[in-house]
Amino acid sequence: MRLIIARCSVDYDGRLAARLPEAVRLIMIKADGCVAVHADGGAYKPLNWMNAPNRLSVQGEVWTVVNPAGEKLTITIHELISDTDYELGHDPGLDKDGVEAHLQELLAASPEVLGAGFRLVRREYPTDIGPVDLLCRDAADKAVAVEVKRRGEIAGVEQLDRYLLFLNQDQTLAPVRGVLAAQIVRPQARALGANRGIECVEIDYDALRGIEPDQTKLF
Amino acid sequence: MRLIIARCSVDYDGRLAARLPEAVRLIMIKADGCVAVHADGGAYKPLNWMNAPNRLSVQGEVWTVVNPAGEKLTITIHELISDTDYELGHDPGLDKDGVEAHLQELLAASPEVLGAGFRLVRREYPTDIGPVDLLCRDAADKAVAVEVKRRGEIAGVEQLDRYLLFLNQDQTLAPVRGVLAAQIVRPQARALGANRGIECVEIDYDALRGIEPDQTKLF
DNA sequence: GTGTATATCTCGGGG
DNA sequence: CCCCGAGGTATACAC
Repeated sequence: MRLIIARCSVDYDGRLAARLPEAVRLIMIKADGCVAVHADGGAYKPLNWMNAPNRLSVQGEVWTVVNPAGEKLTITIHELISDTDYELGHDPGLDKDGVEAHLQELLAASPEVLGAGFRLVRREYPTDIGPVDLLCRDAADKAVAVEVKRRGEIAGVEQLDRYLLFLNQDQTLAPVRGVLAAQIVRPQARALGANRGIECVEIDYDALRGIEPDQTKLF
Repeated sequence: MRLIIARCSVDYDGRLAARLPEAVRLIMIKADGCVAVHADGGAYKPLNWMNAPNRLSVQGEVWTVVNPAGEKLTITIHELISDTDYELGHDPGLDKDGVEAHLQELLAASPEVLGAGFRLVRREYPTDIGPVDLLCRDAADKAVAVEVKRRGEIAGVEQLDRYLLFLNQDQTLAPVRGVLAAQIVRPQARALGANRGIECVEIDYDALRGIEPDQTKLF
């Protein structure tokens, strides 16, 4: 990883046009070739960047980065303050926990928390416009499509509504009702859901973890 | 801006739990206090981070960053390879061009590219669920709601459909039809639009720029 | 502050 | 390769 501190100005010309006036910034060049220009603030997002793959060419104080899509980043170095290079080696990467996929797993293992007598038919039930997270049958053996979200918002209700449109065209399933399951359900999602006949259920992730059968963290 | 190269392991515990095994990485600490841990690849996004505002406390080799929401980032330094600090000063920031706002401006100035005889009623026409980008009247003096997007996708059709639901409840406007205007219209958006009676129009941004009346770049 | 829409979104998975 | 969906989305802007 090459780290450059320099007084520079930067132009990006690609999906949009953007220009950075002259100032002192960090230019980070990673081993895969991606370039990022950082100011001393503004969260982790760089002011300007160019992802790999790309080609960096240096002509004196003007550095040009172009990618196969024809996007161009032009960095003009007015004053080079520091230029260092480090060998970082391969990174083992990030282990994540708590995302939607895990919530879906837990609900698949314990569908009864979605409603009394719920049984799982299958996960990722396919439709023409994409897979439904869970397909269940309720206590009365009626089909229920379940959309799992970390946060239940309007978009989740719309998505489930589109799935129901297709599922209800299948005579072996219809009528299919919908349940949006989320750790937090926004009032707007609940309102739109009520309007569309979609039930919104808040799920206690930690409690659900506790009742999981093949629990790994017993201690 | 403080730049640290170190062999470290990192734990994040907050909205989710994530763990980075021991490896050599860049730790970037900006003037506003935000912390980012970068590997030598993977675009500009750090492996782990904590945005400002937060509080960094150092106890030997264990660095802890906590924010007001109770999220915690724990960095354990196994080997410090480099630790430098630079004064970057204030950044003048980025000038952007080509985003949706500009496209909306241009269309407001030249509504006829949306359809023959189109006239602008107003921009950001308010409804109970948010403002419609443009409200126009067509050659037959019928109301037309226009949603402007850089890329026309399903979500844009859904959004416009919600607006139309509300606009058509206003007897002084109804019937209102909808037009989705975008630089590129995805086939799925066009299909859903056809189903909902919403027309999708592709806009040539560069051409539209050329016909803008108060053009600044005449040379 | 909450809610809504955007982003050069980024990133990963499936066809 | 594109399409689609999720994100610790982040960020700006209106109410």
